[in-house]
Amino acid sequence: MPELPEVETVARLLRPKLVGRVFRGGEVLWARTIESSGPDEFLAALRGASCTRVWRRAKFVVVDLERRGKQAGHLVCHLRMTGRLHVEAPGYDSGSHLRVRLELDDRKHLFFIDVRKFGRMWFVREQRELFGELGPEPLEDAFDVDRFHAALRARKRQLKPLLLDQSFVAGLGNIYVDESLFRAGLHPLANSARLDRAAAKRLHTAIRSILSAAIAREGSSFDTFYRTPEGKPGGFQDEFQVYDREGEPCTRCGAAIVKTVVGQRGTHFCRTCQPRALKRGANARAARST
DNA sequence: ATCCTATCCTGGCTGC
DNA sequence: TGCAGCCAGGATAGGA
Repeated sequence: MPELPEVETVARLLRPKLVGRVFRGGEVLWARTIESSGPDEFLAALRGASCTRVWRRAKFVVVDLERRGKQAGHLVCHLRMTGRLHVEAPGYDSGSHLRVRLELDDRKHLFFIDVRKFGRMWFVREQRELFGELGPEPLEDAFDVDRFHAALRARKRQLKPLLLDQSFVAGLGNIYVDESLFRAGLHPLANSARLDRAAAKRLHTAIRSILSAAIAREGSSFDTFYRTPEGKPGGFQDEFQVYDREGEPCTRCGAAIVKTVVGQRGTHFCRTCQPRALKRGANARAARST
């Protein structure tokens, strides 16, 4: 599913096709795709605006817009599970799941295709209308070990749901959380407040190295959904150590990878390499109370 | 504060 | 073979 590496790939590949282009119009085929307003108002806000920058924040693709040299808001898109963005000629066969089509001034169109209709698009004047609640970008310098450790200690949550929480850290999804926890040797249900600095550092390193490696491979494609804007699958699924590997041997110890449900999400891990944290806190409390 | 459940959707899979 | 039912997933709302 599109998580940070996939969205980063989409933004990078769309960039040369959109920067400098002007939106001429278009059509919305599934109205609920547009979250910021009605479809007509959305299309009107884009018409005549030119694209100055294509980038990513969390799992959002962001297109900065300009009119007569002045900032004119942002086109924002979240792919959710099955969304795809393609810039193609008008005759492009977009299949039966086309939700939005935006016409560009070079005779090409930006197609938003989304099988499950969960993807969303917005036109916003200011970024903070959408991004105000988001946590730090895990690949930026501001995401450092000490702040991460402090943030983990400030909460008392299971690691997996906490890492999926976009207000805690932005851009991680189910795949990269499972892979990061495995790489760090941490159990998905471990309590964030009990992580010592060494564990926090392992997790921090794991998150950053996995995201970087996945971006280098243009993301992960393990089903028919995620494709780059060039129509190609990513390559990082070949490097999965736990995700989608239920019953297969752990690459580190050989034990079978197990799949459970944590926070309503399918969760893959190795019982040997990611042991449940020792309940030292519980034992200490028990000792004090006697 | 944290956790849990339902909701949004469809295609693909399982089981009868 | 046909078909009902379940499942996947990101995000969020509302209740426990």
